[in-house]
Amino acid sequence: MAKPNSPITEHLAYLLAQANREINRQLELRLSKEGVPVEQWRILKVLSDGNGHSMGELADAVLLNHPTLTKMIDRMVSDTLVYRVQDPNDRRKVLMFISDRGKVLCRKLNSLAVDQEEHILESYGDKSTSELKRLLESLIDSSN
Amino acid sequence: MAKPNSPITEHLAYLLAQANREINRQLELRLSKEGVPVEQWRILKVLSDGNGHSMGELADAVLLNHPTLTKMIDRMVSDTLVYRVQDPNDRRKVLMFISDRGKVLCRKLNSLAVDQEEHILESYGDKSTSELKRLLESLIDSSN
DNA sequence: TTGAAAATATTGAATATTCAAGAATTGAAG
DNA sequence: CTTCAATTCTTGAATATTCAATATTTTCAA
Repeated sequence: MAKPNSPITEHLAYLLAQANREINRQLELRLSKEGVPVEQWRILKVLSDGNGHSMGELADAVLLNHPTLTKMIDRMVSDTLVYRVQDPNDRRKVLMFISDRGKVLCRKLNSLAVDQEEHILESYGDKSTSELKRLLESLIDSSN
Repeated sequence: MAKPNSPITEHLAYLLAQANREINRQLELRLSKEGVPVEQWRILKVLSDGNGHSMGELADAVLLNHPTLTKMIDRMVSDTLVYRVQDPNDRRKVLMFISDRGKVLCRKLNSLAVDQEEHILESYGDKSTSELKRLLESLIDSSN
């Protein structure tokens, strides 16, 4: 298995990249109805618990590195979707919160995202989907 | 399943992005020993069948869009890893070939990549790995 | 208590990617 | 045969991402 000359399509890293690209493309397409990139939806979704989340926490959760997140948050602050508050307990930190406008948008985005998941369930099957999710979670766990 | 308020970590799109990021990061780390980005390894690997591949074909195979590929190929041509030949049968097309230097590099990269796959097999298990690959292939199929 | 090291976030320059437009060639309808 | 639309690749400008350096605050050892 995974011999030096095996075609690239047999490598796990490639299959993951390919599947991710395809599913992400579909999601992008849906979210573009609201003019929002996937990363911004992730940010809103994480913040929609109403709690403050530090930039570092957020960066981990939404799979962006710090400088990229900072700049994306700048845009979202301009759009009044989120706002910054300095953490009173550790003034190095900045806590991010979702605004009311952000909440409204997040609800719309959630429904677009759920549409996609349902579409996947239809064409790919209930069983395969949950099995795939399980395996992915366990791969992520075993990689830490 | 996939209710509007489910946490982002339950979305297939997110799990795929997370797994892909992690595995890709590991692969990057290995390939950086030769100073080569993952995409260049993919390009070399596809070309290493010795046949000419058009830019469009390549772009599909290595998951890059056309302008990005063109610029990456420019760099690889400078490094004499690959070279361009105009397709005599359809002069709109450019056929890409791997050079001898490219072949040598590709062999080294293959072995680094195989190291990674073996490392995954160890920590994640033989059975899970092949099952995950199967499911990913079938997800990709069902998305077309 | 002080001072050095670590943690956190941002900035600016360098780099890479994408979008829209362009150039060249082919295909195909009239 | 000619012309117009489609295909293929590249280019340049706009945009986004990353790397390295900076500023601020906290931690902790001496």
